[in-house]
Amino acid sequence: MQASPATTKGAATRDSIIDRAYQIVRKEGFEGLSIGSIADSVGMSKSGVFAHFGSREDLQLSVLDAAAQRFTEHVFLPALRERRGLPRLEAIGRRWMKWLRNEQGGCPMISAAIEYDDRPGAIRDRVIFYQTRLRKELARAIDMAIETGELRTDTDSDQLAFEIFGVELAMHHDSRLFGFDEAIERSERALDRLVASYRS
Amino acid sequence: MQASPATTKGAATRDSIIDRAYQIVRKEGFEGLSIGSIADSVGMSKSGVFAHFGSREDLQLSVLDAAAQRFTEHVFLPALRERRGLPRLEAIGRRWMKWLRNEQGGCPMISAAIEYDDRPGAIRDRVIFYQTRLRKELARAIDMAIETGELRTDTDSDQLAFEIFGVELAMHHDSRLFGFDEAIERSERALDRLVASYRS
DNA sequence: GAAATAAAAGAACGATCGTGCTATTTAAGG
DNA sequence: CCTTAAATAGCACGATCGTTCTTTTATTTC
Repeated sequence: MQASPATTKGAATRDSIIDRAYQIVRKEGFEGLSIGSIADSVGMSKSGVFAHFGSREDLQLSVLDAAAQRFTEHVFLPALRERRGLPRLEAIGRRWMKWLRNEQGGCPMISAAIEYDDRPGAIRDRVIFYQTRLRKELARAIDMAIETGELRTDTDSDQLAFEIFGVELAMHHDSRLFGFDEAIERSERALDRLVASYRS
Repeated sequence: MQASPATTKGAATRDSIIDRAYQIVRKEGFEGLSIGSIADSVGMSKSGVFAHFGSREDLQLSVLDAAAQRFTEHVFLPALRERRGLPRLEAIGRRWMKWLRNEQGGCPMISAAIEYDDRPGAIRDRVIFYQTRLRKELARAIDMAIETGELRTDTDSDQLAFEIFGVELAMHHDSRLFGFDEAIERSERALDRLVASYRS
């Protein structure tokens, strides 16, 4: 579930394959990801690409892992520099939006959730794992804002995490269909209103 | 863009094809919809199915139209029985959730939005058309609640429509990955809080 | 009921799919 | 440098894809 540093030649090309596959998934979704298209994209043969993964599903899982890791790196880890409480929570929300913009294609994790939410299997299982983890970390950041006294003590952190998640989903949706500028403006207002409604 | 009553034999089977295609799209998404799979499902030949539509894209557009029409019938039209203002607005929100549950597979409109949000073409254009219309109708219901004095006069109806849409997206997401019961509970609370924060 | 028309089937097309198997090339270890 | 192992290519497979064309069957229309 985590990327290891590329020491050997094989691991290096494997990383580059995942990187290209990641780009394709953003535009075509996980079901649109084919071994042939990746092979063309990286200038290798189909079997050369295939040999790095036991199956297409393994490749898709690797892309999913990469998506989760990048999200953590770009959204959660930088927010840790803010002090516990509202500053950190708001940093998460804002960085999340920026992440959704910078993903010129769609967000792979959201695509995966939609594509596999009713297809039992390894992919769906891992999507649930990552989504559960994300929601827990979000709730933890909220709990800290309760501890600092910035949010009301009767705040249901899972509920607020759910509501924040909804804003981010709407942000993703609108920015891709109606344009980024309007979407981020609405999303920021929505988040501000949301946090304000829980303020102590 | 609308379904006509089936007078001739051909139109009747065409409707049944769309109905089956609709079921498939809920489970497999629009990209997972193949003419062969529909043919098997309705017990026809591939070419027999194909003859009813000039192309796969035309078939996909027909399914999209069907989805929009069913949504209108199940969510918006029944809500018109409630009096203008908050009752109607809340009826829309609650029926929307029930709609998301009854769609045992995913909601085709949400699937289409994710699958085609960065693939220019007829499908994306029509998705944008329907999403724009939905958001406008939602904003209109909100405007009525402002006129009745139930919501504050400085309420930005487009903003609230965006926020409600986010709750419904989160509802769709959570109910499919984490289970319906918890999702609808959170969604109802979220909607209540949202409306309350705009109350006059 | 015959003639005209619509609906469905059948077969074939080039393309692409994921995957296995066998060579060949390239990098790593001593 | 030589040997061994890893990485990649090449080829073939059965299956499925959307689409076109031709033929057969079913449904209207008079």
